[in-house]
Parts: sequence; structure tokens; C-alpha cells
Amino acid sequence: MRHIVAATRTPRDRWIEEGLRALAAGGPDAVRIEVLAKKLGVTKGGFYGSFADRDALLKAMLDTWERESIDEVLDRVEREGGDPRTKIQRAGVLTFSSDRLLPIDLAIRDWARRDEAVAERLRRVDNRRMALLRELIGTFCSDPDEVEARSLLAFCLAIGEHFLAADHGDHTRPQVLTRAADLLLNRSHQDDSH
Amino acid sequence: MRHIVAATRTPRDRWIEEGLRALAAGGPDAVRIEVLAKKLGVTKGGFYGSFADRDALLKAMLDTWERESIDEVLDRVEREGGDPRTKIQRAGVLTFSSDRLLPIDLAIRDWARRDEAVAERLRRVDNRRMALLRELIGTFCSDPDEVEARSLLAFCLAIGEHFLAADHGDHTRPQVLTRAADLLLNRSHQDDSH
DNA sequence: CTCAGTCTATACGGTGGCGTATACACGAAA
DNA sequence: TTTCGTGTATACGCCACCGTATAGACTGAG
Repeated sequence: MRHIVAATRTPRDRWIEEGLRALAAGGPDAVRIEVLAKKLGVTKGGFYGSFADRDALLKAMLDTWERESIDEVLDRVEREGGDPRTKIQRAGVLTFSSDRLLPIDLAIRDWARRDEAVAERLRRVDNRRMALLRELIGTFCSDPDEVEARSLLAFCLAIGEHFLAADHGDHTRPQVLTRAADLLLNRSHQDDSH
Repeated sequence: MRHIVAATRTPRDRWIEEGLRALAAGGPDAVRIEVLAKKLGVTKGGFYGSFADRDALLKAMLDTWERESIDEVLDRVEREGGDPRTKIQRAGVLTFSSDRLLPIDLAIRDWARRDEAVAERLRRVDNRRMALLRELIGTFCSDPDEVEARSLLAFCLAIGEHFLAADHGDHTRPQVLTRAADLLLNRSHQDDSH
């Protein structure tokens, strides 16, 4: 009984990928099967071969995101090594500067406020990220309560920054962010104006 | 020509109020006229007497939110006076602990990422909040760059906290938040464990 | 009471999306 | 070449929602 044939023109992964793109751009409500199909240059006919229904796609999307945004980021941070402060910076860059992962991450955060199952996944992801922050910040800060506070601050800065619309007068956002990071990481600072 | 009669059973405000409730609970996509009507115990018949279309309702909702979340909060903070650190705390409480305003605020932040007009309104609101933070933090921190950084951190903490799912081991979230606020506000701290 | 003005209920057509059913296209195995 | 499994296109019924049209109900003025 060997009849495995007919190369799938549009395998699961393509649907998931396009679904994540839609999620990033318009939130979970924007993940419409027929819209994805059109973007893939296909009708929805084949979709129901790979997925039971729309909900199964959403679950698969979350699986993919969870894996990509944790395992891969943590692996790379560990593999590339370096100074603790450098590692924090790199984890932040890997997670929140990637044009791919960042918007997905933000969309999922909002989604989690309304869907307990999504919140559960987000908790897993955030806990691992916080663990990394704790470990790294612990290398230069001894009070565990303060480590926890600084970790939360760092995480909130990385996330909240993207939900904030305020301007900063003379400064640019990156300038202010750098200065804020310096505060959190206990980096010294000399006034560089005059 | 005086014929103003027939007391509106469901005036604009009721629609706006219910619309904001829906926005808070499910994002802008959840603001469905027929759903609001059902919640108001009415059919959508009268809606189009008060609003041209769904978009007009969304605009009106944003108007209401902008007014409530800025003018009223800032007024109260100014009116009730007190120590700068107390004022910051109170502004935070008024804005982000109100079961009414907080979820609306968060929903609008996510919405703003996808809609430039909403982003513009949010910018107005956030700029005024940042101005308050700057002013208050400036009373105990002289370096303007650092004031800006601390203000951003405080704001990101207040917002980001609600988008974060992480646990804190032995601590509760409020405990960690308090400690983080102490760091930002330069409050001294003595280790109260053992 | 009558009338006009306003709000509301109901019915309608249109659109977009879901999930199913069915028929076609294609490629490896026999 | 035939056959069978797989993936795809198309068509369908269904539902939710939008915005419009229309007719009834209520209310204060005359």
C-alpha cells in the first residue's frame, strides 16, 4: 500500500507562515482562511486537508511561534556567549528587533488578554525569558528582590516601548532606550553634553 | 418650528459606552452594531439616527476615551496635589487601575499599531502623560537625559506590566512592581528579609 | 383629537467568511 | 496505460453583519 504521491502544492507550513503574517498585521481576527488562500495563490480547497478547521490553524501557529521565539533565541544566545550585558542585549535584539517575530509577539500579547489558552502559552514563553534576565542581571546585582524588579523593568521596557506613542523632544526613542538600559544594567554614565 | 420631542430611548452616549465596553473586551473588531444593540435590549434601528455608520461610532468612542483618560485624570491629579512621588502614583492608579479605563487603554494601544488615525490620538494622550512624568521626576532628578529615561521606564512599566504573563516565584506581581517603582523613583530600600 | 417629529422594529439585499460536497488534475505504482 | 490517492477548484448552504427602507408607536403642540 504505497501510494504516497501528488506533492503537496501548499503544505501545512505555508498556511502557518501566512497565518502568522496575517496575525502580525491584523490580529487573530485577520486570520481568515480565504484571505490566506488568496495570498498563497490558491483557493481554500486544500486547507481542510491539512487542518481540521480554522482553530487548528491558530493552534499550529502558536506552536510554531512558541518554538521559534524561545528555543531558537535561547539557543543562539547561549551558543554565541559573551558578557552578561551583551547577552541581554542580544536576546532583546533577537526577539524584539526581528521584523518577523516582533509583530507576532505583540499581537499574541494582546490576544492573550482575551483567550486563556493563549495566555497560558505566553506565560510559558515569558517565564523562560524572565529566567534568562534574572540569571544575567543576577551576575551584577546581588539583592534578589532587586534582580526581580530590574528584570521586570527590562522586560516591560522591551515590550511596552512598542505600545507607547510618546515623543521625546530633542531625543530619539533609541537614545532614550539606551539610557534606560544603562540605568537598568547599572552602567555608569558621564554627561556627554558640554 | 418647535417640535423637539420623543425622548431618545437610546441616546448616543449609551451606544458609545457599550461600544467602549465591547472594545475593551474584544478589540475594535468586536464592536458590532447588532451586538451592541442586543446588549442594550434594542435593535439597531435607532443606531443610524445617532451615527452615520459604524466608523462614526468608533470615532466618537475615541473622542470620549481621549477626554476621559486625559483631562479628567490630569485635573484630578492637579487638584488633589501632594508630593511628586504621590502624584505619580495617583496618576497611575487613576489611569491604570480603573477597571473601566485600563482595558480600553490597552485595547487602543494594540489598535494603534494598525491604524494611523488611532496612533495619532494615542500619541496626543501619551505625550501629555509623559509630560506629567517628566515634570514630576524632574523634581528629584537633575540630569534631563536621565529624567527622560526614567519617565519612559515608568510608563513602560505601567503599560507593559499588563502585557506580560511571567510569574515571579516567591513574589507577587504587586511586590515586584513596588520594588521596581522604588528603583525608578530613587526611593531608598532596606532589605527587610532576615 | 389630530398632527408632526422622532425613535424603534422589522424586513431586505449585499458581502464575506466558514465548512462540506463534489468533480477534476496529476503523478507514481501496477 | 490504467488505476488510485492526493490536492485543488468550484459550488453550495449557512450565518453574522452592514446599511437602507419602511411602517408603526409614542409624545408634545395646537
